[in-house]
Amino acid sequence: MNRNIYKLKAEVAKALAHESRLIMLDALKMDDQCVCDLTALVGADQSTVSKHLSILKNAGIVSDHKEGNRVFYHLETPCVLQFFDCALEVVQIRTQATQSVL
Amino acid sequence: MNRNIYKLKAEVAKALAHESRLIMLDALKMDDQCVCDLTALVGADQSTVSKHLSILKNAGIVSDHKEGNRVFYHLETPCVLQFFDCALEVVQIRTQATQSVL
DNA sequence: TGGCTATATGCCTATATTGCCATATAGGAG
DNA sequence: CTCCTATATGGCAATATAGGCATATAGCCA
Repeated sequence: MNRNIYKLKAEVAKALAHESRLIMLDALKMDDQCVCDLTALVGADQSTVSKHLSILKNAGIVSDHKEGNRVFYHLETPCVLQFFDCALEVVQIRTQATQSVL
Repeated sequence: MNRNIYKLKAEVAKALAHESRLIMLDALKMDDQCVCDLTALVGADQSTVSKHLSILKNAGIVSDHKEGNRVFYHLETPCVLQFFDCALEVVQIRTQATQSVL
């Protein structure tokens, strides 16, 4: 059992563990987006969004490239989108379990 | 865009965002495991492992049942295992990117 | 009942994450 | 060069997470 690989995978999960970052990844599913558009999308401070994006970039999930004075982010590993479906499944099962208790 | 669903999904990601919890989920892939075995596996304090398990349980990823004086945990949503593969892919791409810089 | 094992929880401290503000940096337009 | 827009970073305060110790709870066995 290689502990280090678990730690690295946990870092990827950590990068996904924020509402704003998931919103941005969902938007990047279709097309590359500039920071300005993503900022408007999540509705937080521009500096906050920039930090979220650097977290995704450091995790290896997105990459960036400049176009003029704007920076566009690109979804580098679309497989993370599979997680969205699984997370939905988890949430739905949890909801059912909660309701059965009531 | 439903913000709440992103928040719920982020909670699932957060539950996955720890080395010890990933190790335990990997072990639960094959069979249900008692807290005692999982404690030995991750090598942390029993109370720490118990807390990690309650995080996975609250997220809806695992369930538990008693057998005698032991509590066994069960992987309720095996789809989270797909995340392992994707995380590995992300890590590998990140490693390649790092190496190309050197 | 008493003692042993297994598990969960409260408490505390250390560390990490988040978010905004202020500011630095860079590119484009005039 | 100057101004404006776009983005990144440093700093700070608030909050969340993690981990161990002590302890409570529960089941089993004698």
